[in-house]
Amino acid sequence: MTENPAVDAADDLPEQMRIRREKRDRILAEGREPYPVAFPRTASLAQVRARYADLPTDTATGDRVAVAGRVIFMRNTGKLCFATLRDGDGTELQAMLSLDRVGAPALDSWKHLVDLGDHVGVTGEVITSRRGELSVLADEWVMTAKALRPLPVAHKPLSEEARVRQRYVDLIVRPQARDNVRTRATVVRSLRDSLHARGFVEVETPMLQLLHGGAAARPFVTHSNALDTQLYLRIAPELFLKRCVVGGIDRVFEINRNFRNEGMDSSHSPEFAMLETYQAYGDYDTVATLTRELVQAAAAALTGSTTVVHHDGSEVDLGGQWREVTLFGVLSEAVGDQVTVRTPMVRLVELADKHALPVDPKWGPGKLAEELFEHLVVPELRAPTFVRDYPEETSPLTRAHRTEPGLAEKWDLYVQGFELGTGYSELVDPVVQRQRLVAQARQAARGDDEAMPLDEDFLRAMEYGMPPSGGMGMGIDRLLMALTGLGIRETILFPLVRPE
RNA sequence: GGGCCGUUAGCUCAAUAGGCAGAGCUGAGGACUUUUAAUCCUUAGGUUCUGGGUUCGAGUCCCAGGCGGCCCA
Repeated sequence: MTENPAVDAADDLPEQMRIRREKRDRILAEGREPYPVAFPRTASLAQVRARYADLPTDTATGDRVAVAGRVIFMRNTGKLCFATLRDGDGTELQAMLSLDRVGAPALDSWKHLVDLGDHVGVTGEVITSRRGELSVLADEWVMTAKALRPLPVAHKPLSEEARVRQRYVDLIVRPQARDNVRTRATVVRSLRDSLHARGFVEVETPMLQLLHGGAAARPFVTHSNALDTQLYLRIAPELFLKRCVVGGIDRVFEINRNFRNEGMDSSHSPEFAMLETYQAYGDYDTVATLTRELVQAAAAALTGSTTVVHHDGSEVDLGGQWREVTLFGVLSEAVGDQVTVRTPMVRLVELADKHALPVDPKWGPGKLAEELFEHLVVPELRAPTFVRDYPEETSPLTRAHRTEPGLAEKWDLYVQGFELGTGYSELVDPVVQRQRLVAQARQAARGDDEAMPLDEDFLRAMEYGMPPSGGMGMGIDRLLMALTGLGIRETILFPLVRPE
């Protein structure tokens, strides 16, 4: 072999990357390490900031520390150099290197080897500068990790595509991106805390499934070599969580990923995190209360109150009781005429035409009423609103309404014009359940690829007896959007993107 | 799936009517011992997303495709 591909590739690098590689080589040539195994810090940047919070301008403490961080700002003058270091927690602290302290060789190598983005360790005295900036005045410095790629300019926003494709760069340069990661963690922890406090048990159910069910959605398909069989990535955990309730885990929840092989846009991601929970001897009212309390506690975990501040500065109050309406009630208001679950199809089609809503001939009256509701009412639902009592036709796994024939005990929760969660009084009669699922399977056989195949094992479980229960599902990404006003691609750290 | 817009230096963007591809920041060399998006001097850096076409000449016009965004379904 006469060619070395690595060397050829290096020759083709943009100038700035080539120069950074040369600096790395120079560090090695000088007998030092561009990537040392350790740097013995004596304090984090935050600890130094905390300990010397009130140090007056132009003060020398005599205290020596060893600190480390990424260089995010540099200013080199002839005999005095400044650099701002940043820690993983976002704390920044200035390092100063002066000729009389570090000597000419160390100052010179600092100026010629350190770039924006490098990780460095600095040992020296804690002081404040003449401008009052808390600083470490170095006695010595070392490279702790040489960055081979230049950072984007700090003062121009990175393009949205670059943010998503190279989230690690986004995290380095944009404080908001770092905050978003912690915000999500805070919310998810709050959900778990709230559920644990109420006696719910967290479980993990299969993501690889022989049959997909629990929702109407197109699944991702994969293959098991060991079983030589087709598998589906789950579209919902529902059928397994209900098996848990059958087995006696009376209060159960799961926070995990679902996968739906459908469109991607500003509010839909093919993989999305979801909280789903079931409560024996609950119903759609008890899980509505639970949902409100979970969301309000999550808001409080972020802000200390039920008022959240959105990305754009607007405030949204999620406190108090939430508005409750019925689906046909708000739909009647919107069309200016009484509409019920018994309103005939021809009348609904008239209304659809009047409001320029295209009608799919496969839809029944229940589905059409729901579409009218989504078209006419949903965009107006800004404040948190439970929309209750959906047509039985579109809710095959939901218990029939206890007093209103043709309706099911289901609610959808809407916030700021999008669906945040859904709750049910669960259907637990295995005979009715089988009828509904068989009807669904027939639809699947007719080519409706959103319909569910028949899950005999699930029906067998139900035949052992599931107590009356309430169930609820809430999108975690959607919850983050409601609490922060961010787009879905900001709430998900690494959203799916087309290959470069 | 359809329509529109975008794609140019490491990053963010310009480029008149088709006529030498530019700026700021970043980088390199130099000056400066208190900088905070410093200042000053010098300077490097390009497959203009890809592939075809028109033209004496294409970042610019035409065709096809990739990727992204917005709107619609």
